[in-house]
Parts: sequence; C-alpha cells; structure tokens
Amino acid sequence: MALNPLDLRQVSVFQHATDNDLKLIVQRGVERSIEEDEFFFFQGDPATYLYVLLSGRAKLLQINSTGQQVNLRTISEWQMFGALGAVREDATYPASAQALEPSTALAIKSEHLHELMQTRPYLSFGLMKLMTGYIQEMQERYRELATEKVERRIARTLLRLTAQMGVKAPDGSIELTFTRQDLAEMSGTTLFTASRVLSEWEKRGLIESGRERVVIRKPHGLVQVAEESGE
Amino acid sequence: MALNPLDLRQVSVFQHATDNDLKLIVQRGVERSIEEDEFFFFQGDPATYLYVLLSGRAKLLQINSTGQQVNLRTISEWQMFGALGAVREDATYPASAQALEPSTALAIKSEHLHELMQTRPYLSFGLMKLMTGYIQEMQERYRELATEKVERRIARTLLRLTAQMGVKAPDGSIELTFTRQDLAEMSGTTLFTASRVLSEWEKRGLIESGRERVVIRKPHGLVQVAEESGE
DNA sequence: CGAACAATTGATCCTCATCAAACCTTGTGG
DNA sequence: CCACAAGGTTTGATGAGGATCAATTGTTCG
Repeated sequence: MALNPLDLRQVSVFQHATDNDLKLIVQRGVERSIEEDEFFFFQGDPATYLYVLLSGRAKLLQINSTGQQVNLRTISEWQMFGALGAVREDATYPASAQALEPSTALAIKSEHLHELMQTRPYLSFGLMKLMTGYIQEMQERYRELATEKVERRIARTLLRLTAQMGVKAPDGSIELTFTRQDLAEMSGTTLFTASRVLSEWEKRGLIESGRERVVIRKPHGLVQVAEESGE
Repeated sequence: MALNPLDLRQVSVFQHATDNDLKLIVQRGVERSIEEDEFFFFQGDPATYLYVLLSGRAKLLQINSTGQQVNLRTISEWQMFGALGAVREDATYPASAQALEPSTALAIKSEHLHELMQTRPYLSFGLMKLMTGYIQEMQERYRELATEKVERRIARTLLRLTAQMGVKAPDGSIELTFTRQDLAEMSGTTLFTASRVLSEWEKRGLIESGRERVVIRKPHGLVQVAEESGE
C-alpha cells in the first residue's frame, strides 16, 4: 500500500512542510515492517535513519549493564522516533526501539533530513519543539521518581498513556493495552507492585483490569490519586 | 566591565557564529547580575529571555506541589540556560534558575534568537545538539534512579559534577563545592543518606569531606563504586 | 562570642523489592 | 474440542534499603 505524502503532515515535525518537501521525503524514504518484539534499532547503533511510525505501536527503552530495562516512551502512529541520533555528536541511538505489535515505519536517512534542515527553518523548529517536549517529560518523570510514591507514579503513568494513546469509549471509560511489566518499567517499579496497585484500584472501582489490558472507569479518580497530597 | 562579543564563542551554541552575529547578540543583550540564592527566573514564568552565564554558578531546579526540590543541572560559566522556554509552545520556563554564588548573565530576548535562527542553521543545530545532550543526560539519570542503589547514584553524581566543573589540583585530586542537600537533590536522595555515604567513603580514603566541600582523592575508586555490578 | 547554618550519627519505621507459588488467559496441536 | 504449554497475573511472606525524626556536633561569620 503506497503512502500518500500528504499524510505525513500529521507528523508534528512536518506540520508546516510544503507539499513538495513531503513528496521528497517520501520518495527518498523506505518503508520498513517488523514483527512484534523485533527492533527498529538498538541503543548504540549508528543512527543512519530516523523513523516515522506508520502503523502499529512501539516503545523506546534503555537497558543498563545488569540487563534491567527502563521504558522511556511509547510511540504511536505518525510519531517520529530515532531523530535524536541524527543530531548527536557521535550519531548513535541513545535508546532502542522495539515493536509492541507488528509495525511499519518510514525510514528516512538522517543525512537527508540534515540537508533539508539547512534551508528549512520550520523543520528545525519542529524538531526542537519535539525535543523540548521530551525534555520536559523526562524532567517531570525524573522529579516524580525522585519525590513521589509508587501509587502516584503509576497513576500518572496511566494518565500520560491515556493522553498519548488512549481509546475513549462512548461511556467515557478508556482502554489501554500493555503488560504489567511494561507499566512497571514506565513507572520505575516492579511488576509485582504494579499488579498490587492495580488490584487495589480495581477493588475501589477505579479501573477494570485484565490480561494486557486496563480499562479506566473513573479517570477523575485517577487524577485524584495522582494529585492528592501525600497525606 | 564590557563583554567582548568574541568571548561568546565559548558558548557551544555560538561556536560557529560569525563575528558579526556575536556582536549583534551582545549589543541587543543585557547583562544581569544577581546575588547568591536569588533567581534568574522561576518555573512557569513567561520565557522572554534566555541567558548565558558570564560569571558565578547557578542551578536549574524543579519544585513539586509539596515543595520538594529536584536539581536538574548545575550551570557554570559560558553555559546557556533558559533556552528551552524560548522554543516551547506556551513559552514558559519549565524550571527555575537559582544562583549558587553572586552571578552575572547575559540576557537575550527569546524572540531575538528566534529571528536569528530563521536564517542561521548553525544556531538551530547548536541548540539541538544542546538539547540532545540534555535529553541523554536526563534519560541516563532517570534510568539510574529507576534501577540503581543510592551509593552508585551518588558516585555518578560526583563524577558528573567532576566532568562539568571540577577543579583539578596538581596531585590529581578534585575539589567540588556544594552542600549535602544539593548533592542529595542531584542524586535523588536525602541529605542524611548522602552524608552517611560520604562518611563511609571518607573512612575508605576515597574522598575528604568538609563543609560545602568534597575533595575527591581517588577518582578511580569512585568510578569503581559507580560501575561495580550491584553485587 | 554567639547565632545561623551545615553536617553527622543513632534509632526507628515504612515502603517497596524480592522470591516463591499458584492461578488465569490465550493460543496451539492432537 | 479438549488438553496442554507458555506466558501473563496475582498474592503472600519476608527483608533490605533508605526515609524520617531527633539530638549533637562542627564550621563560619558578623
């Protein structure tokens, strides 16, 4: 199935691109499809490409020397990823990108984008806006991790996910898809603790939980947990 | 004391600027001096200026709703700060900047930089490089906080500070200046724990500690603590 | 010298990680 | 269509790592 260049306008960085620029990008890009659990790229690889997710879902993660994972971000359709590597001094990816479902992405040569940016300020501004967003989110999450209790962190993670990719049902409840393990990695805790917290919330009627699935019944209740002063 | 425009070339973002650009920036900029513990700007303020620290030392910090602080970064001479606000959608500062000593900074109107960036790709690239650096550091610190024990985190914090602003003595030891409280906030712990860890290290001869001061006697020993597998 | 502030140290308690075991859910192959 | 395997989830028991609180001891500076 051919990609319509104009669809790329949904990518925030390309929001103000000319039709011609979009065509150029698609022409020189390559579509790449991978299976669930496979990787688009690994932490440390030379960042020759940056990607735009066309279908599926993926996550950005870091692994430390002892093999523990940390989820930095989930990526949904029309989001750009792997762009940081393109700008870095050593031009390597600072994290790995793994597909959560069978996924397809448009791969764009980093140098190509580099070239375009020389003459198109809107691209640079778009990228910078994206980056400031990342920075802000990371700062926020860092602060949370440093100063807040697990329950609140998990609540916030759910709310963030809701904003990023939640599917709203007509009755106002929101369904999210991920394993307890993923949730734990996104919140900086273990799957056991995550499970316990969710169980507790289910008892209180805030959510409904199933295998690889959480339905948020009372978003407002979660907000309360997230905001409530520690006491 | 007048600022020589060419000195601005020490600022990484301005590395490749033309002499004329530098002159322009200095001309339209304003020097601002503040006392110890005062603020250049507060989290949430409209980001009308960005700064280059000319003398002194400052820190970037975030405060959560319960008043707990988290140190994001220390700023030393010729480093740019407050630039993120300039690019953000809502154009507010995502963190506060407080002077650790009497400090002077060059204040540059955000819109002014914006204007320059329209026609000078080197500026955008410089800023992006700066941002990727931040992102990487925050990701790293986030991972540390999520997966590593206090002792290692403190060791890493010291090593980071060493790289950023340590003054090396002829005998290879390195002196750093900060309170236990600051160190704790930078490492995501409490001043008590930080104090204990430092005491322990002092016993082992790795460091020498005093009021608002730590001398690293055996940098290699710290590296070992930081790298050593948990067990 | 004394006040203010930084650091240390001890005692205690609580949150959460860890480990183990059992229980669900889903998909597959006989 | 059932049985079984594989992987996700729950729950309990336990303990360690740090946070917290309180009291004391430096250190600096007016």
